[in-house]
Amino acid sequence: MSSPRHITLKELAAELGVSTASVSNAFNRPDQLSPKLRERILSEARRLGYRGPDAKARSLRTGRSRIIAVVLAETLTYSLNDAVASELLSGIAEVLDAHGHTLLLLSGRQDASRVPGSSSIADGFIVYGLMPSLVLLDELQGTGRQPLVAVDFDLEGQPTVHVDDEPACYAIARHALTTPPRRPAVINLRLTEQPCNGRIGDDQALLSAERTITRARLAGFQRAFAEVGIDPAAVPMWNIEENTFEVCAPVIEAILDAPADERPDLLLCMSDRIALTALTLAEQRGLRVPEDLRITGFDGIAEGQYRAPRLTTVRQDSVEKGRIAARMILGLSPREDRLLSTKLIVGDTCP
Amino acid sequence: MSSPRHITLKELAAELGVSTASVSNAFNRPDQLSPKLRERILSEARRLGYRGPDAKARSLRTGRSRIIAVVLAETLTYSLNDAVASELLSGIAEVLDAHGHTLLLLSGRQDASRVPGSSSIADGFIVYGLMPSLVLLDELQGTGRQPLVAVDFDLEGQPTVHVDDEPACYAIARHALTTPPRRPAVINLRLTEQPCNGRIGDDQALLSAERTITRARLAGFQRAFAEVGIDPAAVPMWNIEENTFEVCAPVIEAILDAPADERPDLLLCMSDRIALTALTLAEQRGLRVPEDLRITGFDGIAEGQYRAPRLTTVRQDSVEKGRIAARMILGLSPREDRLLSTKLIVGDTCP
DNA sequence: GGACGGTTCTGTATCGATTTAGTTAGCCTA
DNA sequence: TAGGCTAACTAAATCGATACAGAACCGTCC
Repeated sequence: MSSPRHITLKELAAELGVSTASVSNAFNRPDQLSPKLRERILSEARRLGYRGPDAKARSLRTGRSRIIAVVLAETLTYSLNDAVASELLSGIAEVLDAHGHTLLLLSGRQDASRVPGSSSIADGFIVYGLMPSLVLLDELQGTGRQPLVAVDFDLEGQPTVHVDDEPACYAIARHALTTPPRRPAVINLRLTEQPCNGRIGDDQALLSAERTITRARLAGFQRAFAEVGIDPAAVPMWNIEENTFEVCAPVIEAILDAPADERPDLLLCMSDRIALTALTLAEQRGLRVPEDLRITGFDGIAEGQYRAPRLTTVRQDSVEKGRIAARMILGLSPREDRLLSTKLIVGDTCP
Repeated sequence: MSSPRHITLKELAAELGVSTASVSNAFNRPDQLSPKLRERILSEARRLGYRGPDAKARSLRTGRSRIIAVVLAETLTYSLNDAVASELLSGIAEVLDAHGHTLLLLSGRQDASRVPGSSSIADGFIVYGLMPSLVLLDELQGTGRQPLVAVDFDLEGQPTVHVDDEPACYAIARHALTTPPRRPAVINLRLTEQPCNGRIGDDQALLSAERTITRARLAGFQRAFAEVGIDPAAVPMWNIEENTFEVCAPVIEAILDAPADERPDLLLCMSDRIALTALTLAEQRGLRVPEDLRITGFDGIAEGQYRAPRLTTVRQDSVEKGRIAARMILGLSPREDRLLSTKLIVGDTCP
């Protein structure tokens, strides 16, 4: 099949003997020309296989592409398999879709120079999670041309969408501590400055407080411990670098395989993924949950609620977070910080 | 802070007293100018806050955007929460990332006119699953300008990436039928012409065979039934429209809540999501799996393997499917049909 | 009949880069 | 010293549209 060669708006105009302006208007502003001419143009376009104005040229000329970029702190592969990130993306996609925009996925892990470069094409950026390269953030902010919204971390001078991590973690810890644990433990998610999967020793530096939600979550736990008379510093802590079964499993196995008199009987986990991994591995070892081991999570992902026993956790509405960020970036709602509230879900793993 | 006004390559060139060509070359072809001049240009660019060539203009001029669009048959919200689609996207993202491309997400559910229009910006399309609107497909193919790869369905004249659905389903059904079931049943995924969640009656039209993988899967099951002397037409079938817990649950509840002497003792499900929903609901009802009810799935998603009992299923490597499609679209491997093989996973739900 | 207002249509500058063909400068060689 | 080559740089056309200012047309009203 001989491809009928690519036709442009200009050629179509020439073919019809009208100006390019009219052809453009036929596609973009029906009110600017007579219905008769418009119909003639559109039908000739169909006949010649002209698909409408070229998006590349249009976006150059108008300055807008109807593309919003989401920059994810982790690799795309990781993010796409993470329930929380997926929910966020769902919420974003829902709003963008409804307003005729599309979604460009970028990872903060890729070559920092590429992100701002290759994507000055986007009309705006939603940045999710603290980027490993702060340079990248500077670049993104520096352009100053496209709006930017931060999700789940603070970014000077830009609006942020978060949840109330500290109070939420305080609340779930308080709930868990109403039954005094003999040996509580905390499993953090990306708390340390240097990557670490395992026990957090005294020698490990923690991330600076203002840059991450992890610190806020831990602070909530610790406030609750202090309040019931447990020295927060005495509670053993572990760290997980990546919120996946594969990474969590060995750490949790090490915890559960400790002698019974050293094994924790309460695990406060910073994500449902961690908590569910703990639950699965505990069950495999014949430990009874919650009798032998109580477990709490964070996030409220579906997987934890549609199983037995149901996970005790804090529900954060990541879909809504995405919707809000998307509306802000589209200018449908004011660009200002938003703090969403969370909800304690008392399931079966820590009644 | 007074935004220092947006600067262009041309202005930068004027500022430096060199030609725009040299500035362009400084960014794109270091070998075309002296290191000295290049350094002068780059440092001046830094000083003035010039972030490199504008992506919109560059893509117009060069005709390439380094963006690959993935068109998903379902809504983005749905696809992002579906483990199989997410895996596919992971594989695609992995390859695109490695080759400096980015990923634009489009849904075949949105206004058909918008997809080809708003995204003639993409350098290529990966289309996943049969679009509800065939018009859209025609449009996409019609452009003829950008390459297109189909995943999980056949598209005339375009390369396709699939798995061997029929043999795979034949194999798992044969495995399941080695223990003769008293009352086998099949739960299909999107098999009917008209949307339907529930029992498939004789009155319902099935999708035409060449347009969907569902028919191939069913054919595999049926071949196995026939081979062991069970009349395929006598096996009750249900249909599920959307691969989510929420949609599956009521259908499966209806199946499980039937009187014990009518309740199936073997469920062949067309996805792991369906199978896992059945498993959860069966457990809630105190049914023993596999003693009272045997269940098989399809896909091999992680969730089915990291739980007890482990799901008996067919593993298809969706990540690899994504990688292959992405390589094809980037021209890294030949544009030709690819059939991936699957693997029977004998878990605990149907030993 | 001419001024006026409104609609419809056109000519052309412009968006911000890339790229080809061509110029200039500098060096080597015979 | 002229001729030839290469390296370094530039001028200008081009990618495919949009949008402004203005031209042409048409009917109306005084």
